Amino acid sequence: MKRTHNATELDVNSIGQEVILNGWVDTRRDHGGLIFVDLRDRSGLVQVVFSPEVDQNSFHLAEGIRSEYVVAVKGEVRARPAATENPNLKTGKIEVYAVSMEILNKAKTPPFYIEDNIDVDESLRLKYRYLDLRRPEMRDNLILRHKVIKSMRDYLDGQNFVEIETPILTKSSPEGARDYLVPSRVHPGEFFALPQSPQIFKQLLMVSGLEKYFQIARCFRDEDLRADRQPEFTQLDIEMSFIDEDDILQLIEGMMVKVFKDALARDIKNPFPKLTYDEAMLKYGSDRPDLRFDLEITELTDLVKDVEFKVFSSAIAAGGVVRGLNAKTCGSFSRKEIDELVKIATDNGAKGLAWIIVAEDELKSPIIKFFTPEHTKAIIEALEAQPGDLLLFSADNENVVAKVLGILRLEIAKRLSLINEEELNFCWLIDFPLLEFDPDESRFVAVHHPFTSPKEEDIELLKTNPAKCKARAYDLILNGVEIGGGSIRIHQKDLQEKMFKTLNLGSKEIKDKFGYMLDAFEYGAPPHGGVAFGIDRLVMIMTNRPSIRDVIAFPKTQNANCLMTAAPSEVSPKQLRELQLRTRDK
RNA sequence: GGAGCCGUGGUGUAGCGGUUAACAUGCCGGCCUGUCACGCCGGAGAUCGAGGGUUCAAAUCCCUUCGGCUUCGCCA
Repeated sequence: MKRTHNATELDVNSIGQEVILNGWVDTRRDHGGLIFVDLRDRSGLVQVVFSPEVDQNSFHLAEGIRSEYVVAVKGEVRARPAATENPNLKTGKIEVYAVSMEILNKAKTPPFYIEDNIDVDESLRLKYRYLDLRRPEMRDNLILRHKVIKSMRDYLDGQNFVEIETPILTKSSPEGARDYLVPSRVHPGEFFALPQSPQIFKQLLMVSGLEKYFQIARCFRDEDLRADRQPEFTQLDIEMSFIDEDDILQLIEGMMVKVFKDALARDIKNPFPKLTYDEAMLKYGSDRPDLRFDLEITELTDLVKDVEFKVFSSAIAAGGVVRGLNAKTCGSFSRKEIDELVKIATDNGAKGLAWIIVAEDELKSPIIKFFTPEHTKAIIEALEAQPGDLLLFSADNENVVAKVLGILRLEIAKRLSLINEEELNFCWLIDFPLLEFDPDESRFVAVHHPFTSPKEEDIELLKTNPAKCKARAYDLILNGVEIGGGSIRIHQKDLQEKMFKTLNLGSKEIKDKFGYMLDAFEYGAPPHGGVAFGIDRLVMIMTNRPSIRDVIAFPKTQNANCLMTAAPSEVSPKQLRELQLRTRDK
């Protein structure tokens, strides 16, 4: 009995037709003389009625079926009797009267309910992921993901891009995340690395003259996991030649408009606003600011540089800054709530958190006694404080202050429910620094990656003041999540070599690790640039999920295990021998 | 590597030194011809994540360990 229809294809227009459905028993309601079964397939549910008056055989079979049995049902579509329609069901106006049924397979009772909004330990869902994915919301997440990717492919194909695959077995590179390594059997003692991104390959495709490349690329990074980080994840990887920043930004905005239209039927406005890195760090304390709410951070350094309060003055004397955040209406916070904010601050690297409650006719604060009335007045004015507000202050080096107040800004927004979950707020972050100093390695490291071009006018700074050098890089931020980023690349050998040297890579290492790229740049490398999107994160936002695990079919746990397959696992001595590998005793 | 939360019938919870380990749901059986969270009656199902300790007595207190989640570090 092969299906003639999907469950939800049936509606009042199908009344009178004989149809065959294939699917799973969702629920069965046995009334003794009449049995109702909700039949589920990928499309949804339809009610099947088993009546002995219609068919004795299938009625008796239906007495024995259970949840998740796989069945084929032939039956007649009828209108439901008056007052028995179910408005909650897409097919609620009709039902199928079974004239015959075949049980295609039995099923054990599943370990959790096959329905939306279940509350079970995630480890159970991951162990039985194939059952978890039967749940409509998970199925819909995967279908939405498919639509997003298809929309991207269609868009880029329409813009004359060529989809090209690059190697999964590739070369380990020194910069960036920890590599996943694959031992080479043919070359004992040598290893491939799985790509952290197809970065160099896509640039070389530009040297090859492909001009417009994209790929739905799996990337691998052996770092610790988070709700939005898996060791393998999927990027939409794009690279183009003979373009500048604006070409890419426009291309991507057009793509986002199409993707949201195709996948969610939502219209988004463009152009997206642009924010410089410096401005974002100052006002929002983050390089991925959530702009769905205001709560801007205020610079107070000049204003408070000669106050008596040691915490402020010594931070400033040490080259740091003092900034404030007006948590509007939070003056009613209890001491406990304020202490929680202080803990968040210290957990994120602050030494403490100063605060002032602005009451109707007084200021409550442990620090106010250190301020002159003039200072107090100036602070109140700078933060536009009103009675009922809570003012938070952080004093430290610039990075710590920005981070701490940025996190508190998000925390306050959460507590005050300032975030409209329906909103889609895109912005571009531009003018990133090219490099930052890594005190652990006591050298500069690339903020984006070492192939990012410095701004033309800043190239000289590479020698004199690398920290001040800006990059031709841009990130796309959606609701406070970095969903994509890219840059105009270096395409000249000399500049690329200079960049590597600024990163303190030795000549030999440069030659060993990147020699092939530098060689390529000597054979007519066009100016080029590109961008990459985190598809998992984008789909996570589109589906309103708290974790990318919910939009990946078979994700890993926080321990980087697959609970379903029990990977990773030991391998046989034979396999190790062939690879000339020996594991150390535990 | 650090911090926090969680772990009790299949599932979700309650119990927090002495209980016959409770409740809901699911499961099994019976009844039921208009349900859709079907209803009613009955039943089975737990060595309380694992190991050790304290105690006359441990699901409950302590230690260790395992697993899941969140997070800091890490993630060009």
